[in-house]
Formats: sequence, C-alpha cells, structure tokens
Amino acid sequence: MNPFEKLGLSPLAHQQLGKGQSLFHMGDPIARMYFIRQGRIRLVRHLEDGTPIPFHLAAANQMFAEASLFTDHYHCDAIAEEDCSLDVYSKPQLLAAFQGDPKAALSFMAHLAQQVQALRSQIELINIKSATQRVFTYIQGKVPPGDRELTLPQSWKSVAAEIGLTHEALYRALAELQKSKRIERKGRQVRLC
Amino acid sequence: MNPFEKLGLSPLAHQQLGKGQSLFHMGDPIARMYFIRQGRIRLVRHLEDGTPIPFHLAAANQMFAEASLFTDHYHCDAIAEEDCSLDVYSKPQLLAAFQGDPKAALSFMAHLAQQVQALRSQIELINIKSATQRVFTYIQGKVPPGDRELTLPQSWKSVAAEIGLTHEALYRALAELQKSKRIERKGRQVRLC
DNA sequence: TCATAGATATGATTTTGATCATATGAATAA
DNA sequence: TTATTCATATGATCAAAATCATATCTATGA
Repeated sequence: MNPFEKLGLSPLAHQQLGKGQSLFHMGDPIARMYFIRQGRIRLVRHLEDGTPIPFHLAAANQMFAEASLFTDHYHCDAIAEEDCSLDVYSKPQLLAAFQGDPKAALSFMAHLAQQVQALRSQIELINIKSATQRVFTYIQGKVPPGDRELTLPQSWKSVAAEIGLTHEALYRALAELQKSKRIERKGRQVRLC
Repeated sequence: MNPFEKLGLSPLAHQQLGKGQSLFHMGDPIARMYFIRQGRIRLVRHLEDGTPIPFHLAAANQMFAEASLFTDHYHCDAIAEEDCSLDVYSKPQLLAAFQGDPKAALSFMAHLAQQVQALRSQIELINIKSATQRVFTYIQGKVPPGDRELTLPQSWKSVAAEIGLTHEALYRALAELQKSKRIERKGRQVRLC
C-alpha cells in the first residue's frame, strides 16, 4: 500500500518506462504525481551551457518529486535509469483530498515527517567513516527496540549501496564484526552480541 | 522566520539548554515541539543493556523530531551537544492549526516536502566518492539556476562537515578545482568556469 | 594594543576503502 | 538437467582520503 492509496486515492493509470526514456522535462506543467513500483528514476538539472547535474536517484517504492506538489512546473528532467513501472495519480485530486480532509492531510504529513526522519538517520550513517562502524551502526538502527535480532528483508548487496559502500567492503565489515564478536550472523539473519 | 511562525503560531516560551543537559527522555509524553535557534541536539536510542545508539544530530535552524508530531511518547533521548537556545511550541496548538486550516497544513507539508528533497540531494552528494567531484557538484547545486556565481553563507569548514569530508580534503579539492580551471574563487565567493 | 580562537591552507605519512580478480553457492530459466 | 545469473565471499593491489603536523590570516574580546 503506497502513501497515495492510504489517502483513499486510486491511480489514474499505470505507466511503463523503458531504460533511458524520460518521464518529464524541465518546464513541463505538473499535473500528475508518480509512485515508483519498479525501477529507478534519475532527476537531472542542467547548467545553462547544457552540463547535466544529476541530483537525485529515486528508487522503487518511493513517490518522488514530492516537492513538485507545491510548484506548477518541473525544475528538472526525469529519466528512467532502468526499466520502470509507475502508478500515476492526479495532482489536483491529491491537493483536493488534502483541502477537504484534514485527516488525509495529516496522514500525508506524517508520511513526509517519517521520510525526513529516515533520511536524516541515513545521512548520519553515511557520514561514519569506518566501514565496520558504519555497518554496525546500520544493524543497530535496524534491530527492533528492545530486541537483539534482525532478519534483513533485502540483500546485503543492496544494503551496501544504501549505506554508501561497495559490496566487498560490506562483506569485509561483516566478517570483522563477527571476528570481534560484535555480531553473530547466518545469511541475512543477524544478532547483536 | 521558522516554519512554525509561518503558520502564524507564537512560541509558548524560549528555553536555554546547557551542554550535556537533556531535553526529554524516552517514554516522556510529547506535549511540545521545538525549533533550534542555536546549538545542536543529539537524539539517542538505547539497547536494553544500556548501550547508547546516537542516530541523529539536529542542527541550528531546524525543528527536530518532526515525526514526534504524530506519536504520543518519545522513543529516544535528546541531549544538548553544546549550549542550545530553543523556541518552544504547543503540539496541540500545532495540530489544531492543521485541523482547522487546510492552508496551514499544506504550508507545513510544503516545508516537509522541501526538506525531503534537500535531504535526498545531500545523500546523493555524499555518495560521490571523489572529494573533488563531490565539492564541484556541491557548488554546482548551490549556484542559483541560470547563474554562475555564489557567495557561501557559511564557512568552508562547515561545508566540509555537511558533505562528509574533513576540512583538509575540502581545501585540497578547492585547490584542485582552481588548478584545473573548473572554478575561480576568492574566499567564500565562487564562480564556475 | 595584545591575546586567543577559529578559519584557511598545505605538506608528510598512514590507513582504509575502491578496484580488480576469482571462487562458491543459490535461485531461476532454458 | 544444465546453463545462467546474482548474491555471497575473500585475496591482492592501488588510489585517495584521513590523520597529524604546522603556519598564516582574521575576527573577537580583554
């Protein structure tokens, strides 16, 4: 269930996007909002001499360009980094839902607030220099409060990308954490010691 | 003007906090929201054996624990990293403002959406491995669209922290960018070439 | 005025993560 | 079944940033 569905909205349409295809261009009017079911979409700005500046890579299970809800025209280009599958929603419908239903507005606000929190944690994490400490802190943050165990819902490889390490560095960090008895591990199941 | 003032709310009070003092503890009921005028506040969770896990450092000119707007009790401790000055707001007042005034809700939502966007950009930036490229991309992102010049509102040293570099690495990156004629610079004033 | 703290700046050395290479196991498709 | 792909895993080498050491400049306050 994506955040739009939580508001009781249904998608206007589903859209497929091949790798390299663009979803919108700078200056286009904003009439729709998207939720990424599959794939990744890169947002790119351009200097006036044409130099491209990629500034965001939106992943699956995210809505993206949230800020575009509050402006009329896109200020960047969106290009599919790989094959994508999107849910399409109407922006006016969405805003109307917020106007008419404070509960809906608060629910969406909560979603955004939670995003802010998660992103801040991620930044704090990425700023830890030591790969070993970074991985350890990541695991600690993922373990449910009051618990010591965790089963990863994703591959370690994708964790590596998420926390800004190569997968080699990640596996070495895991090995080091096991050697120093800070974690026990069996596949994607981890336990703090 | 902080985001609460934009909603037409006035602070209930101002609060000073000495370094090391705590603002709230895990389990405390949430009745107030804070905006940091000065200083930094660290949010810390604890494992059941007491091991502290710092997971967020909130800086000046931020509200923080936004997600706490939507829960009743704190799930972490907040401790002043240095001397702090805070504006205090009433949580019920804030929620009431949203309930009664969809415009206010949308305005706050816009603030959160903008935060999400900014934080995502920051993550993308920090994930650039090369210090030189990272600094260059940072500068490009800060230059106003359609312009080539920029005067930093802060010290380069604090920029280094923001983008996850030591200040030495940052100064070397700047020197390299000047040597390769990608920027010109005089103090905190920069120009893309 | 002088002292002090902090930002700016650069050199030398060390550490560490990236990169490249390679191997194994598990899942999936042909 | 076999082939193929991808996650997992580890070793060797290299490049680059961290660290440590200094020095200058600037702002601030005593």
